[in-house]
Amino acid sequence: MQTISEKVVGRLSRYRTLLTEQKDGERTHLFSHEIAAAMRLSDSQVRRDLMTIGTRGLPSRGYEIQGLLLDLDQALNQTRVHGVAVVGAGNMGRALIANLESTRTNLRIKCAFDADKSKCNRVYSGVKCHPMDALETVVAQEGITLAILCVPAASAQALAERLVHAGVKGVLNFSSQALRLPRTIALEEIDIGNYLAKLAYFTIHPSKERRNGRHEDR
Amino acid sequence: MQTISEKVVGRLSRYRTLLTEQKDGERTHLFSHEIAAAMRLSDSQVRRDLMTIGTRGLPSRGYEIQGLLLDLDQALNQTRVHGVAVVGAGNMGRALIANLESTRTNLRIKCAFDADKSKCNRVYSGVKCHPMDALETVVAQEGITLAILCVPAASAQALAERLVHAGVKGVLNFSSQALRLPRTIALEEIDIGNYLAKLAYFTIHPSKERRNGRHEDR
DNA sequence: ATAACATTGTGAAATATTTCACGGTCAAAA
DNA sequence: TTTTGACCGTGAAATATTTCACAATGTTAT
Repeated sequence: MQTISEKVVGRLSRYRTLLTEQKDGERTHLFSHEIAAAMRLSDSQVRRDLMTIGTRGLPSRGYEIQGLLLDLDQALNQTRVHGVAVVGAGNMGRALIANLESTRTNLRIKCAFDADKSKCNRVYSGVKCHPMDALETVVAQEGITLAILCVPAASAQALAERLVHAGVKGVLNFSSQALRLPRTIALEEIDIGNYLAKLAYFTIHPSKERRNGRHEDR
Repeated sequence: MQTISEKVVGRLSRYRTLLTEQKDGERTHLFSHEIAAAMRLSDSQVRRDLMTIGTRGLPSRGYEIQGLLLDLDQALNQTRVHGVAVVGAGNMGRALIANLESTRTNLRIKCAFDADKSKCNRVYSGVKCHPMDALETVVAQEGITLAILCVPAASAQALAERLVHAGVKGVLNFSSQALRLPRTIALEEIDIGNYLAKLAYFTIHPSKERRNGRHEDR
């Protein structure tokens, strides 16, 4: 199977979220322009994306929600299960644990870690918090492949390296410290300051108007 | 001045973060390939980006950190000050307030809001939490232009609309509910599930062109 | 049954983004 | 002073992504 570009994967994942929200509504189908409007995209882009994963819709009906969800799951490898560890159980870490009771059945938060002894061996939203010393052992035991890093900037790089050494294949970095990791490790940096800076910029320089909705043929 | 593309703005903002971290080191200059390596980009891309904001480097010296920071600030409108409100003072909201002691002098968290009366009129990390009823009044009074939304999915859309109505121009959405807002409002969605899904995908399908793993939407 | 019509699927065109590649420049070494 | 070499700036080429545009097709109204 061909590998899908990062941009498309990101959108597919968001389609999935959108459909899950719709799932129990009265609609069984959605049109490309409806999905597009909800996500600030063009209808042709939605159709193109769904084309790349081989989903088919019907004229005058659109795309069947259940079937589309199945195709998305397959394309995104929602079938393979990933163990996730939350490293750092401060406010941020605990919030993530609590919020990620996800619709994604392939992502499972298995454990948390914290350097603060008073947080260790407690259970937050059903997830046990281990001492940082136990990182290597527990990661191996639980078969963790993904880690969410939300620790102070100063300890982020060292912990990331320990995680990679322990076998983690992907890191979601919430600390404000940018990480340097081998190219083979998938890495996503979420720096709130950067997001706000982008917002601030586009608040002043309106971004290009997107052509949405329906187009007239001919 | 020409408007810069979203992708470039995102990278400029990250250059800025990187430089700020370096600021008090012994280096006064950085080479394009050093910046590139730290961010998983190519050196020519860094040079191209800096070219678009008119910064000049010197052969055998690179880019002067202080000067570059100034140029970045100018390009990103770091001169205009934005008031930021955090809506929802749960674990996530409080973590964001605490972590955003930013190097960005133009972003200032002015206030927080929460529906829970027990959180109201308390001060978290120097930021006062107001009752949700006061949203319109305080947003107007403080001249808030950006909002960070971290409330339960169920109330996200309604609150976002209230914020926009009260005059907010940009929304950073942490709730897992995708928002529908007018095109004129800048909007960034941060859905942790989506990020993890992307990580999971690229853990399995390594991609050559994936030098940067960044928040590129749309 | 048929017409009218909105919507899909998709080559092809248009844009946008990234990389290449090389002349010009600065600093340090000879 | 001259040479050497690493690095910058940038037009042009290469890629990647998005949009256009329209034939094909399922649905609904008549």
